[in-house]
Amino acid sequence: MKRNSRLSLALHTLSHMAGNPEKMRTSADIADHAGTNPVVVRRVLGRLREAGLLTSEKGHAGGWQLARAPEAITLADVYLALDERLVASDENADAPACSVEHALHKRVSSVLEDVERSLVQKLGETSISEVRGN
Amino acid sequence: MKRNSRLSLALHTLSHMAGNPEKMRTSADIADHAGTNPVVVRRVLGRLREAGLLTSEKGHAGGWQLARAPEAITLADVYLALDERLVASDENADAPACSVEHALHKRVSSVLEDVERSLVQKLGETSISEVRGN
DNA sequence: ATACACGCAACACATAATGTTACGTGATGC
DNA sequence: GCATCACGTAACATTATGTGTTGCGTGTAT
Repeated sequence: MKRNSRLSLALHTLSHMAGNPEKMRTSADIADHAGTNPVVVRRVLGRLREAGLLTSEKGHAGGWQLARAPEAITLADVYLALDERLVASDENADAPACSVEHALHKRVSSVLEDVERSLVQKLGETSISEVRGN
Repeated sequence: MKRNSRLSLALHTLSHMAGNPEKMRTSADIADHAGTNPVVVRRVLGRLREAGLLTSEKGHAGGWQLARAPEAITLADVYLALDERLVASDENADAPACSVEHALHKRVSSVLEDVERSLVQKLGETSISEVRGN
């Protein structure tokens, strides 16, 4: 796979699960579908579980399930769960000495934050069930 | 610096230049302000020149200048010049064998493309002179 | 008790971004 | 003409990040 594959993997998996929310799926099955490794799947899906989008069960009949109705899971939920922060960045960069530069830095960060918010809002308009085509 | 610093560096530099468009700036000066290396600056600014946002002059009194009025350069111009493609991704991933998966894959890509377009549109609403505060 | 599936740590590997050095080319000023 | 300055570019090291893989522990159902 390549860069930004976490969001892609999460979206594919959730959309797929939306087609049959009752079914319990193992990370091995999901990994096969996605062409990757069960551990990678658990890593990504673990974040979604922390965000309350998925539940996981150990043991014999264990696996993964949606934590709520697919209509109630938006792309923004997924994006935020993965904590990617696509456009906003370098908030922790060392502050420039020059005060003019410092002010400019804050302006740039502010604009990027605004763009990020806009992105999240756009993502919030679509649910994973819509992605699937329902 | 850290990841995604190209967009940040480009935005800072252009916004700074917008404050005095006539002034010729060397990559060494810019690198000092940005806390990076002249070669890195030339790499990033080279892309902006290819996109027609900047001009560069070699030689004794050489350096960088805006190619047009700062009001006429939007964040979308900068973003597209850098060819980053933040949200849309893995268009070149190997197509899944299962036809259902293939259809889902196209749906996901389509949604992400839509989000990307929305992002560019949002970026197009702000010019670099607005970032600076004019 | 056994099999199964997640949780997690540790490590190797690949890729990309960035920092750095070096050298070539073009333009200016003497 | 020559020295100087600044960009253009290649080459390489360094770092960061993501991904793949193995191994082992823990919990659960049969």
